[in-house]
This record gives sequence, structure tokens and C-alpha cells, in this order.
Amino acid sequence: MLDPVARVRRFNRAVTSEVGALDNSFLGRGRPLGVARVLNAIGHGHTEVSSIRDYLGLDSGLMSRLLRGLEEEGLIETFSHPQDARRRIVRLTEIGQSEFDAYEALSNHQARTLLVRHSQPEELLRAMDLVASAFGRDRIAIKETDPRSSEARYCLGEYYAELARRFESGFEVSRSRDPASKDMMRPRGTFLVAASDGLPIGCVGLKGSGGDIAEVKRLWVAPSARGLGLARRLMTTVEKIALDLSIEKLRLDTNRALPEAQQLYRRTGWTEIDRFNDDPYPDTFFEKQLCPH
Amino acid sequence: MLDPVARVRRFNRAVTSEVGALDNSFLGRGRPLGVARVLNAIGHGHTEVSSIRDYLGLDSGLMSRLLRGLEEEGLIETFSHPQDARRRIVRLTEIGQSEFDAYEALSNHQARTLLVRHSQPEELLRAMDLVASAFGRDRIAIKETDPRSSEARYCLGEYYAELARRFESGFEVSRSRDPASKDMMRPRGTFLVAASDGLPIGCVGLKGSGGDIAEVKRLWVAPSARGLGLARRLMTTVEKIALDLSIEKLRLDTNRALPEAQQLYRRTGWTEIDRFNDDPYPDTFFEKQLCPH
DNA sequence: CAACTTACCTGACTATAGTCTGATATTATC
DNA sequence: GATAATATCAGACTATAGTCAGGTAAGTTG
Repeated sequence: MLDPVARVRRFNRAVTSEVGALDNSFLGRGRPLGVARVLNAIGHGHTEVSSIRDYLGLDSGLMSRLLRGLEEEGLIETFSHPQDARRRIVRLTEIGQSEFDAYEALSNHQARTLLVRHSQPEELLRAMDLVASAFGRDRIAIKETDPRSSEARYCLGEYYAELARRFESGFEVSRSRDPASKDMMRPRGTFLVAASDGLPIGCVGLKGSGGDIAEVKRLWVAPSARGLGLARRLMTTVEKIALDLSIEKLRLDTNRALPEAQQLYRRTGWTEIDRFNDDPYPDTFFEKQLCPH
Repeated sequence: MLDPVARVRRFNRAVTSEVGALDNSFLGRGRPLGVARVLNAIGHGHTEVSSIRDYLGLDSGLMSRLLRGLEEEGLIETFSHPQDARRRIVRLTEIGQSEFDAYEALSNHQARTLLVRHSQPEELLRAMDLVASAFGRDRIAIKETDPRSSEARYCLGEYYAELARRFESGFEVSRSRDPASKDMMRPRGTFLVAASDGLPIGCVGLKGSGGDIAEVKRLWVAPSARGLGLARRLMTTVEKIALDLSIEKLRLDTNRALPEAQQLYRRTGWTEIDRFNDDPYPDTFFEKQLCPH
């Protein structure tokens, strides 16, 4: 009964019955699952038939019939694509939008009910985030983002909060050398955000100066996403982009209070160097020579 | 993106696709889901047709056809019930058993893969336990158990470990007054274990003396099951059983290091009294008069 | 022992999801 | 401008899951 495998299987049982039920929020509105899923995909912003087909993994014949059904119900309209008349564009009608809203409301209500019934919803959410990231690890997407975007600012906020917790002397951004956002955007540098199913769970910045040397900044992975190798993926990606930008050497500063990060750097070809700035927080400095090929 | 409801819905998306896949371990052996589920139910110990029907929520006609299918495949045998020839008993044949084992192996393998890929499997398991208990809260079953059973011993072990962590001076069972198991079994007392999908997640003991006064002992709820109101359920149940056993007054001892417990006692009609034993660990004592009706 | 209930079975029927083949219109390619 | 590729549509077909009405044999009750 303490066997880890048994515990995972118990989880699966508990969750299939409950989440299965959540999934069937698609039902309960007198529409079969298939049609409801298509309606939902459209409501969530898919506009092209082929993109819906890919997303839901449907046969083109089936897809076509489901669309005709929705059209006859007056929930959607279809047009041909202005640039390519073979492709079709799908859009919700007003009735369709309100049907979609009803599905959304149902789904939100069920989510809220779960939380309300629990006396420690924050803990439950943390656990759910962790499980969701573990399950969705293959779908974690890393994308270049404006460091002033809301996702980026969210990541940075969490990063600073974590530093404040972990540094003995606390942490205040204003006292640190905060890079200008232009330096962390193409063509000088970049800023990457990793997201799992839409939730930002990690970031890293590349602060360029226009020259052939740049600095890696703000490497952060959400607690719920640790153990998935995400930090390494972020670093690999940022190095690739640095090469792309003709940067030959990377540097970074860090702190002894972050041993996991230092371990990662040492394991991935970074070497410790002397202090190269007068920022009050870092106490350890690394560099890495990039080899272009 | 920090909206709790959105986080729950993200969890559901992540988990339906993954656990959906786990569920489909039923597939991949060339058998449709319905038949596979019946085979699994039989393998997990259901022997009567009606019990399988209840468990899986199947129509009797459908059930019958699924059974005929399995019979023709040579995976099961059916007999009539010796006491009641209308009822039917189902049993796996040797081939059926090995098919079932194959499903089990598949399912175990998928569970193991998930854990192996994670670098902090213990944390992942803890989060999964928490979520599973929250989702399965309506299926948490409290049952009377021999305090020497393996479930009971597991709960007690966890309970002692938690006391050792939370008491400043540590905790050793041998120094505490450990009740004789006979005193925590009918007709003198009882021992309750709460389980969610087979995993023990809480316990409580009622130590009787044969007289009309008894003591509540060993109230424990697993960390993953806190916030679900389980402690209260355990206490309510134990009080009901005490009344059943013609016990009129309950007592218990506890410690300031366990404030949640004390809060629960105060909220449910217990009043603090003077020390009534010389056990070295407790520092606070309660009693409750039971009113029979 | 007649009337009823229970547990299961059977056959006819339906809904949903999905496959496959081929048609049609449009665009891309040599 | 013929040929190929692409995107969708339409119709015929299948598998799975499920419902429903009625039937049968075994048990229960007054």
C-alpha cells in the first residue's frame, strides 16, 4: 500500500472519475462530445478547419460533418480564406458565442466548486500545478517574449520573491543592476518564457550589448516545474539563440544560496571566473565559450 | 493566468490527456474498452455479475453480452451460485488470468515510467496523493479495523513519526502508554481506519475499559488528506460507536504542539479538564459527555 | 400453490465516433 | 497549360456502447 506504483495508480483512478466528469461538462447541454469539442476549439480561438482537425485529431470527413451540424444549429458560420479559397475559416455566430460561454461557465463553476470544498485551496493548487507540469512535460513550450509582457513580468516577480526568500540578506530589485528591456530583445539579446498549457513556469534572459559577449540573467523555474530538466532546456535554448546572434562568449553571475543553479552550470560547460561587476548580490561568476557549428 | 480557476482547468487539461492515455492501457491489447473493463473488474476480485454491473454501471443486457464475449474468447468461466441458482459466479480461466496480468503489467509500467522521468518522484507522489484525496473525498471510507492489521499499523507508524517531528522533545512509543489492542476492539472499544481508494489516510482509536467511560486515542490524518474535514468525520464516527457500546463519557489527552486537534475538540463540544494520567507526552486533557438519542 | 420478485439472458433498436473511397474546387509546380 | 498537390466535402460503411421490451428460470411470500 506504500508502493509508489500503487500510489500512482490510485491517483489515476481518483482523477479519471473526477476529471472524466469534468470533461463531460461538455455533456449536460444536450450535445454529443464530438460536436461540443469542436465548438470549444473554435471558441478558444481556432479559426481554420485544418487547425481544429490537427488539435482534436479528427478525420476530415468526420470534421466536415461535425461542422455541418454546428452550422445547421446556427452556432457557426464558415467562409473561404481570402488568400487561399481551398481553406475554410470558421467563426462563432452570436448564438454560438453564447453557447460557448455557457460551456465555459460550467467548466469554471466545476473548478471553483472543487476549490471551495477544500479548506486549503492554495496547497491543493500547488499540488495540481506540480502534477500538471509533470504530466504535461512534453507539451512545455519555450518561446521568445518581450520582457515587458505580462508573462515575463509574472516570472520575474516570482524570481525576485524567491531570491528574497533564499538570500540571507533579502533581495531588492532596485539595488541590483536591472537590465534594460531593449538589451533583452532582438537584436541585442532575448527573453525566453516557458509555459505549460498556458501557465508560465520558467524564464531566462540574454542581455546583449551589441558586441560578441553577452550575459545570461534571470534564470528561474517555478517550484511546481522542478525536476523536469526545464532549466537545462532553457539554457540550451538561450545558448542556441546567442550563437544565432553571433555572440561568442557568455557570462553570468550567481549566488551560493542557489546551489542547484551552480551545479547545472558546472555540468554544462561553464567555468568559474573572477568577479566582473559590482552588483551587491552575486558572489560567484561563470563564463562559457560558445563553439559555432 | 494566476486565476485559481484557470489553474484548475489547466490541471484538468494536462491530466485528461495523460491519464486518458493511462486509462487506454485497456486498449493496445486489441480489445475494446468495455470488455477490458469487465475483465479488469473480475481480475480485481469481483466474482458476482451483479457486483460487476454495479461497479461499472452497466445495463444488464450489455453486461450479459460482454460476458458472453469473454467466455467465447476463453478468458472467463461462469457458474451458478450454489445458494441461489439465479445468480452467476464469474471466474478467470488460466488464459484470462494471464491476460489480466498483462493489463496489470502495462498499467504498472506506465505508472513507473512517469516516476522514473521525474527527478523528485517523492514530491510528485505527495502532490498526487493530495490531489487524489481531494478528488476522491466522497469516496473516502471509514471502517472498523483490527488495530494490529497492516493498514492500522501503517497509520500508527505515520502518527508516531509525525509526533516525533512535532514534539520538541521527540516521541517514543515505548515511553507512552500504548493501549492493548483488545481495549481498542469490540466489545470494549474500536479502531477506525479511513481509506481513499485503498490508501489508508487516517485513523482513530477508542480505548474502552468495559465501564461507561472510554478514551479517544491515536487521531491521525495524513498530510495529503488534510483540509477535507476527515478528522471531524472520524471523531463523529467514533462517538457514534461509543454510544453504541453504552459509553457515556469520553476523555482524551493531547499536546499543545497539535493546535489543529485542540481547535477541533473545542469546536465539537469537548471541555478541558485536569490531567487524568501520568503519560509524559500530553499536556492538555479533554472530556465530552455523550448524550444518547 | 398462485402470484410476485429477482437475476440474468436475448434480440431489436439507436447514437456516436470513426474509417475509407472518391469527388470537387483551388492552388502550386514544372 | 498539363499535372500534381492540397483542403474540404459527401456518402457508404463499421465498431462500440448503450437502451428497451420481453422471456425464462429460480427463489420468495401470502
